[in-house]
Amino acid sequence: MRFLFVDGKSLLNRAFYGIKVLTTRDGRFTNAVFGFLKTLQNLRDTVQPDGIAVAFDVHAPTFRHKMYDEYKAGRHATPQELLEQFPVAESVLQKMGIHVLECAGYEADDLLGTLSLAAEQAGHVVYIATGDRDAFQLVSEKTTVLLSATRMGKSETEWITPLALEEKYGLTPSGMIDLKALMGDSSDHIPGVPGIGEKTALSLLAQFGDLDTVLAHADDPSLTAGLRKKLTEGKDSALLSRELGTICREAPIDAEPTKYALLPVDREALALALADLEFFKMIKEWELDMPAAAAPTEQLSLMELTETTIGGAECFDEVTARTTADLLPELTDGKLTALWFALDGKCVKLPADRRLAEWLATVPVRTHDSKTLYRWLLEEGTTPTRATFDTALAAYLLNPLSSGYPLDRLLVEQGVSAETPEQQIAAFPSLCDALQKQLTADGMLPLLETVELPLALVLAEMEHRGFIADGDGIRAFGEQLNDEVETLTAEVYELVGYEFNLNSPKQLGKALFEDLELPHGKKTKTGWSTNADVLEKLRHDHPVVDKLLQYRSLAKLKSTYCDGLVKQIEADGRIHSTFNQTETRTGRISSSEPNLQNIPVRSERGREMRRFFCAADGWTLVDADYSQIELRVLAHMANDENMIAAFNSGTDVHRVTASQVFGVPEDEVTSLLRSRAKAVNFGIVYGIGAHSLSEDLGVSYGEAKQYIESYLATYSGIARFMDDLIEQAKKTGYAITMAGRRRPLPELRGSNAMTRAFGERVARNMPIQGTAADIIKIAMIRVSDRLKAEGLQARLILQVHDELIVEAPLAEAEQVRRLVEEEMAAAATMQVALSVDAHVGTTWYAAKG
DNA sequence: TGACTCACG
DNA sequence: ACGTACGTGAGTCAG
Repeated sequence: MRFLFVDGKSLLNRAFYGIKVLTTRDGRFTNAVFGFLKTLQNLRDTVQPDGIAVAFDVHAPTFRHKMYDEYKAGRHATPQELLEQFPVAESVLQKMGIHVLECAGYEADDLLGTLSLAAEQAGHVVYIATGDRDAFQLVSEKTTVLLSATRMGKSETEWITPLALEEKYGLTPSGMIDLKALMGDSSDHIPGVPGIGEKTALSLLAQFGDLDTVLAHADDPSLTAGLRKKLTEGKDSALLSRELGTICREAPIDAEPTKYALLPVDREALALALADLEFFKMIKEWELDMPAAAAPTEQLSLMELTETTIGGAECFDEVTARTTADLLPELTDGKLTALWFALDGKCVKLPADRRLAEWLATVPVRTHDSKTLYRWLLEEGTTPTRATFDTALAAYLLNPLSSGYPLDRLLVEQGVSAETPEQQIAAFPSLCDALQKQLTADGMLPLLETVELPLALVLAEMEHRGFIADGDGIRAFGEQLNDEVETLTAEVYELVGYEFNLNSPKQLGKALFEDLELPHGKKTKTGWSTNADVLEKLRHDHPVVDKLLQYRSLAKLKSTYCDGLVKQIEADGRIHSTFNQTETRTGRISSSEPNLQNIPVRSERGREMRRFFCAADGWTLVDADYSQIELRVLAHMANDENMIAAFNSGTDVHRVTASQVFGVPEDEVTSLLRSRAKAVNFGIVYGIGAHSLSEDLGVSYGEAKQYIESYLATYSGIARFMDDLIEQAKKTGYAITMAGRRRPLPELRGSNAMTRAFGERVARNMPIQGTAADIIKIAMIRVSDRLKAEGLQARLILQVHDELIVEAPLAEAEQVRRLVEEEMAAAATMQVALSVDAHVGTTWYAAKG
């Protein structure tokens, strides 16, 4: 028979650190269990064991002391997020018919050693799965160690046989014990011989064979004097270490292997447990029945499919006889090629042709990812009607933290496994109903209906229209940059003394900090940091630093903006960026392929890029941006009298802040004081810390701390508001905007102080950033609607978080400018008015004011 | 693929 | 004792 003995703690540990955070909707951590079960399943598939036992350490009463010892020894104490997953894993294992084994006073290793020895002696084949190299000593002709690692969410297994040990270390299994006895293992409190590391230990064992022989030859003349001394003095320590490092093989457990034969799986309880953990995909993979009761909502009722029809005139007539539709697009190579319709009792597939588009554009539909449908309708030259439901948008609102919202995943989360379009169509109507119900329960249905659904059409129109880019101009600019980049590269090589890859932080770090011996910056992770902050401080230490900073900025302009953008210009001379509506955790939209939301502006040289973004002949651009929208939102939400008054006084808000925080009359606020006040205003929105503020301002930590205290004393409403936000987030588990948009905050329950601090900063920032995002989304819809209502040709083409850009015929320019200003300002009514600046110009550069 | 760097709000 | 602002996307290197 074949047996698989598993070190549960070790594998859970590996999974925990190898898989990104994963929590259930109600905030329980599940990533370790998930990775563990995946690994275990892999192992079962490859090993095909007749029996399995998973061993765990027992946390004896001395547990707390052990934790403390680990802490003192510089070892990670096992975090709460992992600890809470152990009992969960054990409970799932039991339902899988797998034996769980624990024995007070013995570690998992000892149980594995005992079991494997007994099984070997009974003539069985043994596999030991662990993430820990300590188990190598258990390897024998009959026992293979499967060393498991979890990397990038995937589990990998290395097979350790006596031959593999010989090849890898040149050692026998018992040699592994001797190795550890010599080199020690700080994480296991095994001292080894002080001064001897892995290299020396291996060479000693290679020379003498085993520990006893090594120690017997402690005086061997072939060894250096230092080594002889270490060995002589460390002899007792080595012998003790060998004892400590030897896995016990006679733990007081029932070691009869046949007792660990697989038990029948309790399929129902297992499915229930997995559903509770929200491992819906796993339920499917393991071919279990989806438990109806355990799904987040009641089981979706599936449309009963009597037939599936593809194409055909009759079908077309049947579909278009209706006044509404539930439909799913079929994409081939990103192109919409067909549409699947849900008709009661029937599933109909129609090719995506012009006739269908013309009908579809007239009816309100429910679909998944309405923007894709709109894009197609626009390309067909029709004017789409707004969808009444969009499952992707709904799912995004319900949980903006997901990595994506593919339909099959949404269905699986609702307890339905649907792979074919027919199956998905059958479940789609009730998926809409279920999500709508959840949104209603969370108070977000109005947000979906009045903001996200209409916005999707606006975004589709923006993508469809695109932004004209002057390709020739960009290429010429790129050539110019290229010359300068080459010159700078040569100058850097000259100053450093040799050539290397300037784009490699690693090589650059070596050049600067090793070869030029510049005071190596402060930050390190995989090496020395060479970022702009660090280089800025070294500017006066060596002339090469300045060249490097110039190189960096120009190389960035060249590669990301010139080369990158030119590639994206389409045949119509325009760039059609994608606006992602389900991407950010705060409710903002993002832009990609290319990202038009990070076109340079802060440096003059970079700002030049904006000259290449222009309006068509006879047209112009209207660029309007909110001034300090986030700070205004904060003032309103916090109901802070002073901040509200500061804005309503009409004077520059940073100046007023400086005056109040630093206690000087407004007309005596220097530009230095103003810029400090501005930094604090920004910092407050981000969930400030004194350390970062001091870095930002170049003042001492104490001074920065004082600024913050003084600020919060001046604006006590803001101080109170921030405290409330955190308290509220802790209570409810999420942060929320004025429009009711939510962001779950599992970080607040983390055991790590830094994680929690991060959660608190997010709890303070998200409602502000998210409310500003809500407002500009509303503004976009209002602007778009009104342009159409007034019969104007002008259309929105870009949004950059607090800025809207409209392309308008020259004749409409002034009317549009006023219209955009009005609608943006009217998008929200607060105690602080929204202030909008709008300008007209034929290029983005010119229109930016 | 992740780490680093840097562009924007 | 440690390492920080919040939110994005793209290009590059290195394993």
